[in-house]
Amino acid sequence: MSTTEVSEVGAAEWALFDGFVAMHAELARELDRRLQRDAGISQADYAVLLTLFKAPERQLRPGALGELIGWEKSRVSHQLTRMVSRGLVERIECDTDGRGSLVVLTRAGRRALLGAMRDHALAIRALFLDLLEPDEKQAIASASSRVLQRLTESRELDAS
Amino acid sequence: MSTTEVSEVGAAEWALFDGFVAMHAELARELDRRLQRDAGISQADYAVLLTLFKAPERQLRPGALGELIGWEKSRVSHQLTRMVSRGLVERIECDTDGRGSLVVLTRAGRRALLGAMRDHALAIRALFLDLLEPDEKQAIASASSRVLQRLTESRELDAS
DNA sequence: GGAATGTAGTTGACGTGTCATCTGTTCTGA
DNA sequence: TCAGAACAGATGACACGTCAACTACATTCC
Repeated sequence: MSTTEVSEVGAAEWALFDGFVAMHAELARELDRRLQRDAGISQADYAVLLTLFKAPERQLRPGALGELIGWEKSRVSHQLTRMVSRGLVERIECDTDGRGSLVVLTRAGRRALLGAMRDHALAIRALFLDLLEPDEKQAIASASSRVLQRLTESRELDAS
Repeated sequence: MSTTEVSEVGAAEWALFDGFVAMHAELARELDRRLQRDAGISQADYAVLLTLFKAPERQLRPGALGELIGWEKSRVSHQLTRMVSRGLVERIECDTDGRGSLVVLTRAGRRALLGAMRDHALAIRALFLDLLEPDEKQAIASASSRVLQRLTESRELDAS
């Protein structure tokens, strides 16, 4: 019986993982689609615009931006290049550091963000938050932070 | 006080969503990195190889493959093109349908998959499954299927 | 002050994902 | 039987992400 039990436990766990991954994929796809349809921007655009909007002076160094969103520098750089070409943000010179630049929202970027925020928040509620029971929210929150913690440790271990 | 309560509840929920998204992103990145390092393939490659491997005759129509993995046809097609160029799979003619083709594993594809399976499973255990309490597993499983369900309904509604 | 070193950011190559469109086959029904 | 609809898949254009260089400014320390 132990064999059966073990493999059944195993099967349930793989199903859990697959379901979790599939759920995230579909959710992200749908949120992206709606954001694109309603406001003409992507989730990546949204993250950058929102982070800039919340920043003290509505402007950030690329490095700080990456830090806040959790992206590596080259991803930030590529994303900014695309957003500049779409007119959502601008790169300006940085007074205090000759290497760096400052990223600022354009009027169009600000408008796109404001147009997106309400719908995006509603979509996240309707497709995710409102479907969770309180204990599920608790479980997901604590599981997320534990897994994230583990990943960070594992990364630091690798780097050493 | 209700304002405070509402906004606090709101804040906790956004933190939950952000944490969940960040956790998934980091987890997927790390699994990808390890798969790439240990077996020289991506998660996308892995999904295709495994699905082919599990198929009755070790071969599938692109459409059926997409169905099983949950990908749309153009994604399948692009992925297959890349995998063919890397020698992991082959496209052969389909006898029974002049439009279609059949995808089969190459020897290299089979070897890559077998080399990847153990490490990949261990990584998923170590970075995810083993970190979850039983009740968290239960919560994530039921939440995933409920959200997925909702997304499917929403898609069908859109299509109509 | 000047060589070594670190840091901020960009770039190119490549793999991945989506949408719209196109080609060619199969099916269907008058 | 044959015109048109449905279907299987491929393709091009473009957005996104990662890794490995690379540029150029800033620091440090002799």
